[in-house]
Amino acid sequence: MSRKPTSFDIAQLAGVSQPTVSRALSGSSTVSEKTRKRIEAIAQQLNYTVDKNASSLRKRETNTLALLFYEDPTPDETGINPFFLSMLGSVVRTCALRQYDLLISMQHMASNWHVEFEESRKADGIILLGHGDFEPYRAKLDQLMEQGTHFVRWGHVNERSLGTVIGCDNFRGGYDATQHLIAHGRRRIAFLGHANEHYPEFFDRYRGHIEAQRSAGIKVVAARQVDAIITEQAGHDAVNALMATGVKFDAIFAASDMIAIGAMRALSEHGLDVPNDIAIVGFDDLPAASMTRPPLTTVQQDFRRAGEMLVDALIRQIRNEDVNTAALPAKLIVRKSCGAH
Amino acid sequence: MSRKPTSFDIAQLAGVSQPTVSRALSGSSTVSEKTRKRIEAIAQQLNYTVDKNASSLRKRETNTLALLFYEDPTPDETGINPFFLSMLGSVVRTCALRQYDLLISMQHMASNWHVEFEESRKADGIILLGHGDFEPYRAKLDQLMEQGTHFVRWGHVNERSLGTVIGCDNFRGGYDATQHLIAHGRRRIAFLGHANEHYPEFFDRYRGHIEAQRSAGIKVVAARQVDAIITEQAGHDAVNALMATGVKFDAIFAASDMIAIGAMRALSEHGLDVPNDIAIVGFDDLPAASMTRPPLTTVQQDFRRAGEMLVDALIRQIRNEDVNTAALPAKLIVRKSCGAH
DNA sequence: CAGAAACCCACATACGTATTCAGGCATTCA
DNA sequence: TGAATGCCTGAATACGTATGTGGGTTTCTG
Repeated sequence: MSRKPTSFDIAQLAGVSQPTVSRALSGSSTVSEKTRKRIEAIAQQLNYTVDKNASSLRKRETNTLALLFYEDPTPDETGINPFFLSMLGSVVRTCALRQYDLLISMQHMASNWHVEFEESRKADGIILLGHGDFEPYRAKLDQLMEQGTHFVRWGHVNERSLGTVIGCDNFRGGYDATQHLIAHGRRRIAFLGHANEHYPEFFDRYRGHIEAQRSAGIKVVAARQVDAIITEQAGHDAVNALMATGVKFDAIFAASDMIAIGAMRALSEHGLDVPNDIAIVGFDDLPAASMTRPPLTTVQQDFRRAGEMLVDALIRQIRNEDVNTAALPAKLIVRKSCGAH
Repeated sequence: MSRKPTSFDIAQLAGVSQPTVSRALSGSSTVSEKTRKRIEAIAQQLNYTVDKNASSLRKRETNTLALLFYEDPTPDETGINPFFLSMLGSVVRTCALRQYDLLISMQHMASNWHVEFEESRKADGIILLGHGDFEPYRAKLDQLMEQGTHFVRWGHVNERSLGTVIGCDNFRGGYDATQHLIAHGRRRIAFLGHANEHYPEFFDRYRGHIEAQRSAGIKVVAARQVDAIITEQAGHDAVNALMATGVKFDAIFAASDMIAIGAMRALSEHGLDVPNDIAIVGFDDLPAASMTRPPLTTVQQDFRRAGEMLVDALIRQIRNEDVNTAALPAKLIVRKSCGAH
């Protein structure tokens, strides 16, 4: 088990100089076909691979992307938001196709990982996956913009967004979900999830939800909205909170599938039947959504496409090509929990 | 937006030499407290960060671990085995605590990613997460051993294992699951999952399953074992295959929760009630297991602990410290699907 | 007060690659 | 045949950091 071979070793064996080896293996056209073949054969035989540190140092680019799970709520929680987890597969695979390596981290707001990261030249750009829109977060984004870091993020898409954002048409998704419930005879629809500007995606879903009711001439009752973050427990608690208020409801639109699943558990504990007593629609179309009993009707976000778009947008940005902020369509997936036949 | 500052820039501003800056920032004791403070202040002010490529090149270590999802079956499938996905959070977090970066990839057998990887000096070691035990896989492991690559893998633990393995006590888990079903009056227990040496983990669960029956004096009927890979669809198909044979069964031990969930779907389609007609126990304790109706009784693998152990074992190996192959305990989690009261 | 020890720091250099520049050789054309 | 043109290749160098070595100054000790 000797030393790892370098381009000098190859050069010596091939009877050429080191630069020629570098050129040959990187496909430069200024090397004759014959010597290239020879060099490639020797490289193959020695199991030579380019030292990426040296290469990156010299080229000043790493061919690596970084993915940051930007979790806010519970720093000691090892769980990653399942929707992001679903997206991960697609991101990993797209990176592989594009010949990029992928570096992953998970930090909370307090850290300045993302600031140090591109600076330390371990990656050419960053994909941010996180929730919420709070001041410390905005400040970090400003800093990233300022230092010229390449980054894209998944989130709320609008014209004033900072940097490049890929997201989903949350308003339309919320509208469709609620309209579907209305079309099947529900009139007292509760909304489970935060509905303020700090949670822009939930807020858009909420606005779509309100708009659908307004279009149908339904009076919106404020008490039917209950705050909830994106966890099963929050959904469970939200239903209990809702029932404690005594307000009547015959359907629930949950801002995420996790919330919906928690809500179903709580409803079941109260002896209520889904969908007969309470119809319910979720959001995300997590893998778990089709496994609940009854299977959950939900709004699908195409996380496969999302992962591709995030990666490709970031790569375009790194290459200084035009990148557009974009919203993917949201698609209602009708299963059983909504009571549609 | 000028050039990224280097240690030379800091040195010039501080009126010292570049090596002194390097030593000061890396906490060497040969730098006086006073100049260290001065250097740190300037570095802070310029937002200086060490160039990791240069550093890694010089130090010949990257402070980075690589995680490889080694998926065999469907190359075009973006989905990652949910159990591994659950482990990921723990791995990511542990890496952060240990001050290591984490690089992620997903390849199928054909690739020689892992061989090139450590060679190219992007990581100091590799964590392998994958299934199956086939010749090409063993060959890759041999190659890794031979070239002295540091790696650990999640999988089947036994004395002949190649390299360091962290796994779960699959035999005991299988034994406990089946014994539990027997204790609640079931006698005709089907096993859903591959039961041969190419799937060592499933095979151990199967052997535990058989042993539990033998201990209870139950005759084992071969037809009650049906092959299935670790997907929901496979579980669904397996139940159909089982019923097509006409063999009677009053319980199912599924080699994974995904299989169990698919099985429950199929049973439901056949109008069978869980647990009254058929009791069922899964394996893994995925997040989804508690969300099914009825909630799934299953054997828990502690993926939180697993992630920690994988990372720590790899780091120890990189430091040339002793590392032991280890099996984590498997713990039966009783919910509703098994019919226990 | 001389010598030794301790303490700081600068100089030189290596890590392995990619790229600029210049030059050698063969080919072609006048 | 001499010069011009192309085609390959080698020499030199930079990327930014970490570390072995040696020299200078201060402090301590007898």
